[in-house]
Amino acid sequence: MMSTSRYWLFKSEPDVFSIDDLKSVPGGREVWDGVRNYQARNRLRDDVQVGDEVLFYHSSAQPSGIAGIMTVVAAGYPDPTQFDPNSKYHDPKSDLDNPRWIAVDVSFERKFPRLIPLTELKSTPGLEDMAVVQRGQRLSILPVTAAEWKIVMQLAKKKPTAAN
DNA sequence: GCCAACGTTGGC
DNA sequence: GCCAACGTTGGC
Repeated sequence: MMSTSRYWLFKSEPDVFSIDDLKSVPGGREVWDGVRNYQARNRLRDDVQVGDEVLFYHSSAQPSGIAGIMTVVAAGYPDPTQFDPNSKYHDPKSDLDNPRWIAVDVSFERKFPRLIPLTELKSTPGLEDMAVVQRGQRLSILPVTAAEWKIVMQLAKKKPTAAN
């Protein structure tokens, strides 16, 4: 069985698509498309399952960090944007009969009362090995362990401090 | 804007 | 298959 994590972290630049954008979509449900890295694609194709829970991470933001939670509501299927010439994710080398890129559907769960900044994740005991804090980790689809998930849920409840 | 850390491409 | 050049991600 390829099945691994039940928890994930998906990155998105909030200038492009933020957790507030997801929340305001009718039904709170959206296609998670535009993933154009083979390792990340493989995870979407092979490992991400309906019902998996996902941390919504804001990247290239001030500050970057975890903004809330969404749920996977459709497992991997061909990313429609790869065949759309008007999409910035269009891939002319992808073949309809053998699609190269994969999307999943996600549903808004909740927004945290505060954003948990990357700096805080890095300094939190128990998150030392979390994929998103690793140096040079650039994949937009990252696994999260059950233990890490639990710690992040605790952090989400904490009051913001001056450091945030 | 800088730059580290990749990933991809293409010449050979 | 090697590897240099180039492109991208993303924190700072």
